[in-house]
Amino acid sequence: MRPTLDQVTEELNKRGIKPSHQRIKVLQYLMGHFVHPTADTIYNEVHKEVPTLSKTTVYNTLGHFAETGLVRVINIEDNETRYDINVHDHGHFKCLVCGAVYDFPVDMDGLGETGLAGFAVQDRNVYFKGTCPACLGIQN
Amino acid sequence: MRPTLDQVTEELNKRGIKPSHQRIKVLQYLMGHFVHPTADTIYNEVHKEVPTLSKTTVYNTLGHFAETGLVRVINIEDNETRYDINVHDHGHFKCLVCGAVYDFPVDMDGLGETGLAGFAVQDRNVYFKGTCPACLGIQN
DNA sequence: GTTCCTGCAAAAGCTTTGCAGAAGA
DNA sequence: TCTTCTGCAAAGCTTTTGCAGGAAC
Repeated sequence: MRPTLDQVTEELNKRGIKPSHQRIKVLQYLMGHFVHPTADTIYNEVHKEVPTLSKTTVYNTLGHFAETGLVRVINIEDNETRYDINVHDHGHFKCLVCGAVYDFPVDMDGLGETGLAGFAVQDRNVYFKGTCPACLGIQN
Repeated sequence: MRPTLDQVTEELNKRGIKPSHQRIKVLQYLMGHFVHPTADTIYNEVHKEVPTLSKTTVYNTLGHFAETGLVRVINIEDNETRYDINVHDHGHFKCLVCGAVYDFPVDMDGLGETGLAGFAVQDRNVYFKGTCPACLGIQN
């Protein structure tokens, strides 16, 4: 599951980001955990492995990753920014009961073509909310 | 443009929200300004008419409105929560240059049907970002 | 009189900024 | 050496909470 050091380092070099120890560990975490973590979650998890890690560095790192297209920023709720290593077109579903965020396929092509003539679209996000199957099962 | 007092009061009563002076003014502002304002903008604008208005009341009021489906909450960016009086299905486009948020038509039906079997969807949002025609024109 | 509403002040939570020391080329 | 990176501390913002006074019915 966890990507090799070489894979991660290469990915960073490809983007022109110097592969520091902290950056490698953060990217390694993201590439191994498709749970759309918040900055806080990333900090807590990577901090276990890199005790000197600071939140400032996590924010700096995530900022670099987002700028270079390595991660996608998810603002599905107002009180939390999440980060997704999967940058391919897809939608996000947040369960309002358990808080988990799921991916689902979305055909972004043609979405909003009508009504956006003359606009230069750079970023497309589809966010759904509701209750996931697991939480629906518990309620019944 | 601005709705009448009766219209606004009736809308509140319909939702079971007591039509206090502050609530009426906030709703009146929303119904007359389709600019997807932030809580801060709403506070500043309505404060001109109601000098005693507090931000706490604005947040309380918007919370009630959102709960009863009178407004839609927009989280297109992490650092700002916006409110939309238009609760019909439509997408939002944010211009990263001037910051304006535009509406555009989106066919939500069928969007994500595949891959969300077993999920109970309550809320659907489509957020696009990029540059609006006006800002594209300035650049050229 | 009882309930709900308002608004000040303070607190909370997340993110950014300033800056000095450390690491790396 | 020179540049870049890291991390502590502090500040900045938006939003929430506690609570006392006030309005409404």
